[in-house]
Amino acid sequence: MNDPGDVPRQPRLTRAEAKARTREQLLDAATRVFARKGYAGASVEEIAESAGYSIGALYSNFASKEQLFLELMSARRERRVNEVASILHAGDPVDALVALLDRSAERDPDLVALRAEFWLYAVRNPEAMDALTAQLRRQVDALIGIISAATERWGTPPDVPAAEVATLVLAMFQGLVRQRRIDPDRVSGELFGQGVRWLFGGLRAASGQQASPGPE
Amino acid sequence: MNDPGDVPRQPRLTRAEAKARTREQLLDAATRVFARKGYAGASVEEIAESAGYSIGALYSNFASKEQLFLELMSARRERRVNEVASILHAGDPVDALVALLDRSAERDPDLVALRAEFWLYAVRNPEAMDALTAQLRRQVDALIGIISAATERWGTPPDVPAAEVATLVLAMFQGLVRQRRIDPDRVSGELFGQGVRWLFGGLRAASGQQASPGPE
DNA sequence: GTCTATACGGCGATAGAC
DNA sequence: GTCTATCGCCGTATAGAC
Repeated sequence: MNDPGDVPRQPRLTRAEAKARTREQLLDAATRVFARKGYAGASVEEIAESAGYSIGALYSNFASKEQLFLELMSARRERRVNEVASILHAGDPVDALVALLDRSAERDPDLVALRAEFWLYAVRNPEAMDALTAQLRRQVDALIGIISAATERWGTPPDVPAAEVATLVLAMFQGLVRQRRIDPDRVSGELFGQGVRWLFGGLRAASGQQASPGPE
Repeated sequence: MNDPGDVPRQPRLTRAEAKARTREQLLDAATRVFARKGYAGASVEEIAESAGYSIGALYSNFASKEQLFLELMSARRERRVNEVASILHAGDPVDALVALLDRSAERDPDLVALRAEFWLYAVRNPEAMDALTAQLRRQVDALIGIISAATERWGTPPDVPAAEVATLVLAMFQGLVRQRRIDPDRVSGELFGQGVRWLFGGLRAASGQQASPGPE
């Protein structure tokens, strides 16, 4: 009726879809290059080439190197979560906690470097700090949920502020991840679990209650 | 006898001393600039100017920007330590521990950024990792001394490996320092002390021994 | 020993062809 | 929408004057 000739009615990708796909590929490439070279050390040329495009394509999708970096750092946060519920149904809550954080660290080895890079960027460019604060709070909130569920099941009374415990657990984890890159032999894979167990043990003791020690 | 005329016998600074002084000033300036701009983002021009010298003076004292950075990172580690003994004579060992680490973090706000910068550099340039490993081990060893002294006095039996505890304490501290830059309101100054106390409490509980709970 | 001047390359960003 | 070509700037590092 409305389209004579051999023009395909449904191209595989519309122009908008093609552009969105290019954007995604550029973001993926930028993730790798920024992680490997750092924000200042990375060049837009290497990012574009690594994605299989030209510099012009990059600038047609992002206003500047800085905006590409910022978009990347706020886009990536959406990628995980929601495996929390399933992991909690397992046995030892501490094991579940360890597994959760370990998984997020191992999923992409570059992610730790990228996080350090963004921390430095935000420290030096305070206008970007809000985004990082939001990410941290999201992480801590997720841990609060897990930890309060775990302590409830475990018998630790709820008079210990879960937010503080979550902050401590996250700090310990992040510190260990960085130390492991420096001295792998002295940071065993089980040390984090050990630390969490000790911390929770101290929690129960401080609460003046002798609950069941839980499985171990 | 050996020097006629008006040549000063003892110039305030010999040439070697003057050069050493210039080196020190350049290293100090480099510390500030690298911390503020990052390794890749810092320029040798800004470093030289910040020290009150020219680019030529910088290259007369250091072979390259990279060598300046590496020398800086291995030179700075010598600057503290040796206040450990005095601090241990105080009352609560945990308070002493907290004070020790807090002091090293507050002495120079730039130091935390510089550490992150060096961590990233070493991750990306493995030939520099050895220096970082040595620094970390030094830190952990110092903590082992303090912690074993504290636990002995406190009644925790020595069957818990002090190295693991020291690693955990340091990880928790470093994680909290970084989190505090992101969200100061949720990382109080006392949280680290609280965490250490909980951790030690769990240690005592895990040792199957009910020692005196210590002061608090 | 330090400074000034400069060589040389690489970078971010833009313009115009297709 | 993407590519090629290029502009303009700033970077590291060097050479030679003083």
